[in-house]
Amino acid sequence: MDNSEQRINKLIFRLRGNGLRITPQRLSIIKIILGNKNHLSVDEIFEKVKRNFPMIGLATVYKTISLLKEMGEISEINFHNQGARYDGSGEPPHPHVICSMCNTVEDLDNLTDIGGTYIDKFTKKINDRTRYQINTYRMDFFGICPKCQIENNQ
Amino acid sequence: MDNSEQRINKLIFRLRGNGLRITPQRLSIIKIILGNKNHLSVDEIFEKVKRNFPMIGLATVYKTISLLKEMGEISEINFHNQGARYDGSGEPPHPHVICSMCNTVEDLDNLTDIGGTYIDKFTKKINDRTRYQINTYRMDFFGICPKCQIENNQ
DNA sequence: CTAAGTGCAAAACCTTTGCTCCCAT
DNA sequence: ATGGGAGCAAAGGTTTTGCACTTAG
Repeated sequence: MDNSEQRINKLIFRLRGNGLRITPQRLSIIKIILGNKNHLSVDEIFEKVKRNFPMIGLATVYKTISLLKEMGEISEINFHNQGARYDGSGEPPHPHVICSMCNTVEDLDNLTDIGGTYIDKFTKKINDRTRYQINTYRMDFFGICPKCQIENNQ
Repeated sequence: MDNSEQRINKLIFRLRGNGLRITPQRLSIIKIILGNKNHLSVDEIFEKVKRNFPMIGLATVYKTISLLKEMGEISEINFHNQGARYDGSGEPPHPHVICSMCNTVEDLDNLTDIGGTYIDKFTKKINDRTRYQINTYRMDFFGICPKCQIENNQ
């Protein structure tokens, strides 16, 4: 049983515990988002579920995403004038690198020596100085990915 | 002549240089955004311009914002399911603190000992490791501002 | 003069909502 | 059997677009 399968089982338990139902559609959406390394857009999720449930409606996808957000299972990455993307890794917030040409989103959790602990300290300092109660952050670096650099001779 | 007045004059020069015109509406929008410490929403900008130009249309505001973005004079802060806000400070990108209740956006440039140079180093490291050409970033910390904490007894 | 900009309305998106029928529990 | 969920369509909010008229240069 891999990691994501474990998470999914726990999630099913949590859902049932709250009187929520595990419909085939819902389960499919959950598996798609939690089992995916990429940061999918609503449309990409929609297209993937459609393979199993050709009749599924966008609203169902949105409702399930909403639910997963509320339960803290996924996090949202917002762009200007573009649909949101979702990170189903289940990890705490972490920096992303985003390609401005193809909109790929990559995680940066491997840079632990510069991320991780440092960001915690940073957050704490901000708490102290601004008197805000900081509870989350987003940290996204924008640029051109290697692939797009080559394709555009940059 | 204060700082923002200087910036506006330079901008007017740049615009004229590109065959673009300085209409009263455009100038008003520019002054509102560049001369404002806050991070205004499109609607706030719209309302402010209306004081001088009651007949102005939202499209004009959007078109001017678009122009200023392209010229790199302002930067955009995006939210989920909410209009964007604009930072007309003309400063390089910097971290923000955002209240999740009232959506106020505050700059964090004063925390130079933890921001500034560090972020440059961070960016450089990301360039090296990911082979991306990073050219900008966003770094936003979300939480509850002191005012909202009081108003909600938190 | 004349091309660029304005204002208006319509369109384009993304996301949410309402509602009826259906099905997981 | 019963309340939560699916699917559909309509509505909502933000941003863009098209176009005739106006105006800065």
